[in-house]
Amino acid sequence: MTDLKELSRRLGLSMTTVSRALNGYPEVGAQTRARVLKLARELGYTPNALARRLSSGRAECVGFVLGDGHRYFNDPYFSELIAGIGTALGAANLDLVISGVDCSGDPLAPYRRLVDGRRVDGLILDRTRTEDARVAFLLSRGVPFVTLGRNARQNEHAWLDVDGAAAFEALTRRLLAFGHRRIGFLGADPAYNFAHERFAGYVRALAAEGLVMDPALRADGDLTEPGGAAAAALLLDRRPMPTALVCIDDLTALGAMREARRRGLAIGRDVSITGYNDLILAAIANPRLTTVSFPIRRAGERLATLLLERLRSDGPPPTGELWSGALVAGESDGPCRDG
Amino acid sequence: MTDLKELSRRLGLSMTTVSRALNGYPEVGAQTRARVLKLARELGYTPNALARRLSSGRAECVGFVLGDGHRYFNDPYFSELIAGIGTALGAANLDLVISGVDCSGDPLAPYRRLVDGRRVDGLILDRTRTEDARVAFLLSRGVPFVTLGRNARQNEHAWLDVDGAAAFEALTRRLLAFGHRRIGFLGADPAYNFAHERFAGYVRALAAEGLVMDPALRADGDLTEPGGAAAAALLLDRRPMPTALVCIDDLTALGAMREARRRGLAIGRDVSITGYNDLILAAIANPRLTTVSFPIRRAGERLATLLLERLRSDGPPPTGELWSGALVAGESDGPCRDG
DNA sequence: TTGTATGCGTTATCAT
DNA sequence: ATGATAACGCATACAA
Repeated sequence: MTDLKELSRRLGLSMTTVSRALNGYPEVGAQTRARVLKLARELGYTPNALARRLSSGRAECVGFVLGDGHRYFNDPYFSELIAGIGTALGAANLDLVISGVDCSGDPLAPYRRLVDGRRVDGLILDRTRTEDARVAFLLSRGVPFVTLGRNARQNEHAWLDVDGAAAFEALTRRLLAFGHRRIGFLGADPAYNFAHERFAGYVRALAAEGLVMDPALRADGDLTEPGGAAAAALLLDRRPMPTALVCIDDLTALGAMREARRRGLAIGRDVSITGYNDLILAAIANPRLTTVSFPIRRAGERLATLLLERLRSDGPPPTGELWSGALVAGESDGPCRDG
Repeated sequence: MTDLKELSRRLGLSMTTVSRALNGYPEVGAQTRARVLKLARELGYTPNALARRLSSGRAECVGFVLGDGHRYFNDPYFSELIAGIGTALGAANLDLVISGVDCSGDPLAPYRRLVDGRRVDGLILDRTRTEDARVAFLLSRGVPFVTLGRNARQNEHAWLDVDGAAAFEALTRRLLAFGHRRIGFLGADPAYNFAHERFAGYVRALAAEGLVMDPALRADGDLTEPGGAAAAALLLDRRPMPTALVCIDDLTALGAMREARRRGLAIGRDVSITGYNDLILAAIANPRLTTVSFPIRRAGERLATLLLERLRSDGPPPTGELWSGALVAGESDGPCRDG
């Protein structure tokens, strides 16, 4: 393989000059640069990324750690996110490094590996918890990172989030307008900031109508379809039965739909169900799911862009960005038919 | 950050010995090793992966290129695959590098970048075409790789595949046993080897029953839900209408279900529909989709393992592995109710 | 069992 | 505008 040394030897130039010509430094003479570029192309020269990385001290990689548990990956939204991130990073000639979870029991282990081994220049975090150990770790290490989702220390780093509280307030208001009064909440571990936010939006909408949240009408799933079905089973056993279920995400909602159907309940008539987050699943569902969508792929691209900014400049302080979701009406909810 | 030099200085040992102790070389004395390991732990020493990579000439990374077009990523099976690969690689301390498609128009560009830049030690290819330019390129470069899916040159590399022909033969036989005689095929670009294989299985089952494939009953989608709906629309316009549709995958089948439903056809009664590949989607579908599943996550792990073997040894020649899918009966198909 | 010396292929510093 | 030379941090062939 042809390297800088061979290139410079053939050209009768120093490696320094060749390197500068290749990397577009301004002080190189025009015809010198032309000669260098020509030969480099002819010989099919490609710089050795490993050497460049060691020399420059930059890994040219961004890390993303796969979430805990298998279930996570069942969510199609993950692939969209990755695709968006990968696209934007590729344009900057950065690679995306996906690290699996560690089985050692220490949830921070993959982050330590990535950061301490200098395998990545920065990271993208997903599904932040309100108190997020990863955030604390990365802040302590001074590593650039961006999160999808807010957390208690969000003012110390760049983040992007969708306003889940507003979205769930809108969904709940829609159900209230349909006449529902016993509206269940199918949530997730409230340690997740998004779960907390969405619940807050639901409570807010109820409060605006003078209703108080009934703790018996809340059940938390695990963000999977079976988890949604199980949590729905709990709530549908309550008497009087809730006439509507607001679900933390679409996968959960699909599970709830399955459980409702199993009980012979007509979805959108006997019980209303809403989801969140995933246009694909919602569109595929039968009946089509009322949900809130946002451009997850573009969010991935934006996250990568935000991180690139952190990597490049040491300029302005990091900022947060709150996007709005769009309520997409389906046929999974409708007027309350209950006394 | 503490590096090998500092470690050796503090210990009064050479960098060589420290390195050897850390990397488990047998010639290091027991108490020497203990001292080294102890201090390394105390100081939180982590080797600089960038330096190790340059020095060893190994990138410690495996590459995976995101497929062309957005649609690809809508398929949840992708996330499962990645999760499986990532898990197995992580155990070997290798990173998974995800590279986005290049917009330059050259489909090989991302592969060139990864390989020529020595960014990866090996690659995993997905969705091979019968004549696959990526395979030809990697073979010419002598880079270790594994494919999910077979191709014309499969005897020259390691691969893993699911027997799509057998699976589609089984699905089609099931429909034939239900009394269906006009069975449509919702396919995909036959340049994909899997599309070709699955179609062959379908034809084989028909032939075994003395039927010949009617070209008017084949339409190719693009492996998306809308693509499936569009292709289904074509076939459902045929007269006499096919009474069953064998679909290339579950996403396509879901699209076909939507189109059938739109026309007022009862799925599983007026028209039978089968899918392939994705347990999650099939289970979510209403009615539940008859499909063929295989453990995609385990396939990812196995692919990684196969690649690791290629990376380590220069021993036995690469082999192929053909897995069988499992037919999962749902309610999306049933007895033919037509003449 | 331990140490010395060199190489890995670039980028960066400092001259010229 | 160009070049000589020194890092970058580790691995390893060769010596002792």
